[in-house]
Amino acid sequence: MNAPVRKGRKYDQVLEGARSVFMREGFEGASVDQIARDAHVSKATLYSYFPDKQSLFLAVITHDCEMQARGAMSEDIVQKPVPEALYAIAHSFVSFFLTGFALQMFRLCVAESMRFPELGRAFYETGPQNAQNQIIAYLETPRARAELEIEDSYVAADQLLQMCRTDLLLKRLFGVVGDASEDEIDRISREAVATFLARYQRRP
Amino acid sequence: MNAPVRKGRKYDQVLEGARSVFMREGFEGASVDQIARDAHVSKATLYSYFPDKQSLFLAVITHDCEMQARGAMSEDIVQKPVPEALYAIAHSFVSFFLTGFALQMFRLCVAESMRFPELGRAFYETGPQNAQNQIIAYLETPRARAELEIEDSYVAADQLLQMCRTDLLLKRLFGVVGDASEDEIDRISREAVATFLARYQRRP
DNA sequence: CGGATATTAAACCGATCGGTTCAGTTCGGC
DNA sequence: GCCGAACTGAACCGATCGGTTTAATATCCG
Repeated sequence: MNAPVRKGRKYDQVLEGARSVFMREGFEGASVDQIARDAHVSKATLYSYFPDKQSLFLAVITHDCEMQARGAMSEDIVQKPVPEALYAIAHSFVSFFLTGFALQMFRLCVAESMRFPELGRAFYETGPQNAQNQIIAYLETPRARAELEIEDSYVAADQLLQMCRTDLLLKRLFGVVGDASEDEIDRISREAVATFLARYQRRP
Repeated sequence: MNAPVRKGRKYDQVLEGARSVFMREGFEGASVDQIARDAHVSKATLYSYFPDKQSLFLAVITHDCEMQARGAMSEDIVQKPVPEALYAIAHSFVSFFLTGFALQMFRLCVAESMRFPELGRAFYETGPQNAQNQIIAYLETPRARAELEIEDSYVAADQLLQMCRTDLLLKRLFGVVGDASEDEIDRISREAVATFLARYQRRP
């Protein structure tokens, strides 16, 4: 479906040019002429790699979805005391969600997922679902289990993650405010962990 | 900017036709020819009401943003015991966020807010900010204050709201699952309130 | 270097785009 | 009924769209 016809010498240039234009203009707004110009290739070259605009779009954007997936939680974090580990986890998610890359990926995938269902799925699986699974894995480590009392780690992970996606994220998404400060990210992370622990920490 | 040139006999038809096409296709994907057809008016009529496609889009969509704003919290809710009131509030937000209208408004505004900054602002103010303010107003009622201990009602309201916007909402947004069941909505609401109260309820 | 492959620029195609024009028709109010 | 306002359908405009073609040129590898 989104497989290239072939890969030639300028394949990476095409991907890069396409990414830049699609991320800025969306699918409908991006013209193939503009993509070819930005990629510094001829349109014929572009069409020698991809059968059509849709295939190019899906190839580029689903690849970018995969860039957002994270590997396993680092051993450093797992070894920290639970409140500190949770803070580090929250902080890293809050920070990531507020990056230009994450914001624009989210916008683009929200906009296009009805027209390209496989994109919606790819985004969800490499993004939200992957994040969820990371936290669930952490919550099920022996250390976390010793200090937390959780009946349903899916719900707990979901809540923690959602408290990392705050009003500030919505403001950024809709262009109401500019860049976030470290103070804001720190505050959101601390408050998320505080509420999380209020519910799930074992009582002595 | 998005003020109509004039309002004639078929003005409402134009708004309705435009809404339907813009909501389905987005700004770039919607053609003026298609809008005129759906509205059962001639293109000339349409252009006699609005100077251009952008103006029509902004008029229609910012008006729809205003449809999502809510009035003050009902007196019934305010009179309930706090846990029950919070549950009713959470439940109504979870339900609303999962409606077809809210989902499609969110998608469209996310997609177009960079190109139309005033739309991003209108959406944020009539949507997320308005919801936030509703909850803050509730949290500051005498009854809620008597039972909750909250240092910062903005943060508390933000967290409650975010726990109403769960993984399920993301799944719906990206088209990964179908309609939500009442059980799911109920579960999300209960869990959100449980976590909220774990942190903010006064200890006896 | 030579040959095969990759790429190019320019032109093309049919279709659609947002916006404009206009003679004719319809509608509503007096 | 009359008249002015509103609306129409069809055609138009210049521009752009995604995709195609082709002779010429550039690149790479043995």
